[in-house]
Amino acid sequence: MSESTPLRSRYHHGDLRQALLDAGTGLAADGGPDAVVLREATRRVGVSPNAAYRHFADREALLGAVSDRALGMLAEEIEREDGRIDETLPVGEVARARLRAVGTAYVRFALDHPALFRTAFSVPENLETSSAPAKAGPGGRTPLQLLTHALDSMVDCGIMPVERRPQAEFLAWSSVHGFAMLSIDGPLRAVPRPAADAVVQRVVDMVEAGLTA
Amino acid sequence: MSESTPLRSRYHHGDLRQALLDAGTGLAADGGPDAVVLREATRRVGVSPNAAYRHFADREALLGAVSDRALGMLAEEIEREDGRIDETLPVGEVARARLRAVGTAYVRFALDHPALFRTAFSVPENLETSSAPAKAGPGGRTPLQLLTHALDSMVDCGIMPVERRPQAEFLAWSSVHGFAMLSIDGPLRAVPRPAADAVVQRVVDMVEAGLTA
DNA sequence: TGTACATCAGTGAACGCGCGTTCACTGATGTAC
DNA sequence: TGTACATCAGTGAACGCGCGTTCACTGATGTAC
Repeated sequence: MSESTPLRSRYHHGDLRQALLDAGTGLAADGGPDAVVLREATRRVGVSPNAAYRHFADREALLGAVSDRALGMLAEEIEREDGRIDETLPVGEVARARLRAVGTAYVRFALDHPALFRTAFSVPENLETSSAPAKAGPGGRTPLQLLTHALDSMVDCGIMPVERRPQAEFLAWSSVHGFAMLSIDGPLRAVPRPAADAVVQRVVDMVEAGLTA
Repeated sequence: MSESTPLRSRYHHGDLRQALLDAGTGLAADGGPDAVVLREATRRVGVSPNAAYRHFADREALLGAVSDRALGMLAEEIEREDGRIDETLPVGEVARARLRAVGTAYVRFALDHPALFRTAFSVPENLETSSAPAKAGPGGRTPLQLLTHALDSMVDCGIMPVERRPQAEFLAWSSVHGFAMLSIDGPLRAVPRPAADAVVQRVVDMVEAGLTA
């Protein structure tokens, strides 16, 4: 912000790509996808606007990278929740908990970081790109892959009938994603957090019931 | 488009507000909320840019009106599906069919008019504004009110336990809304229509099972 | 160890764009008498 | 039925804005010899 303190001393930045990505992520966290403005990102890093073109083809490429990173952060939130599961429980319980962890962490991330969540889903995707490594968390899995893993383990331990497995990702994902969307910008926007958390549990219950026998 | 044919002969337009709303809706249908550009709407109507300010406070007001209308169109789609229900069936079956009609028509509208659907949900809402008359279809009900009605009739005829009724709107809505979102811009984007329709049915099945006993 | 030079990463100035919005204005309309 | 006039609905020209992007350029770096 202050022009008196240069943000950078050396002529060469060192890792400008990463710095622009950080700045872009900050912009997205404050104002969503539209706030990811190339010039503003360079300004924050203390570099001339066109320097960005050494590292990103254009504004869209920067936004894409920010979106990927937001999905990675979402994956990280899920991984964290997943890590809290007591693995000594019966396998069936662990599998159930895994599914619930995905749903709970997903919505929590959306409510905690609404603009970032919106940015994560502002770039059109498809099934292949949803598994791209750039969208993974520290554990190396994307949100979709974490969900797939949870469902697979439900089938493995026998609490989910095999014939329901195909496309089950989208039944689960739809419910949780929709709830997040309605809570962020939709009619549930003004609902206080504890009430929202309670409804999330019911959404997850419904999904679990719908997928198990 | 062609400048040789004036879109309007009289100095006074007659119903410029309506005309701008029509034009804005056309823009939204093609390009989503960002495409609702005030100048372009006036251009299409054949009027000077500032004429719009007689009828809308600013660009945001126009977008809000377009969004309301899109929700009204969504309501209309639901009403239409609702009208196809065979009322001579047992009340329980009618109630079930009503809920399914809401979900099916909701997603169909989203898939048929993705940009319009996106526009409908681009303006932040809350529970009160979701029942505003401007968002209603020809039948006078907003999408939320139609859903509420369906759920109420499920309770009335006894197929849904009263204790599950509170907040049930959001369980149902979340699933269907999420599916629509994932199908439009998300990972399900490339899924062919028949496959998508099949998954919608399973989403609706899941919701129905989750709400009934 | 020193130096020439190719390569890479940045700068500075400028561009066109199309938007939303405001200003002071004029043409059309309808109502009072 | 005719006319004066207030009111409403449009016009025309202009504004500033900040963006993304391109151009020709220079400073720093590292490698070959």
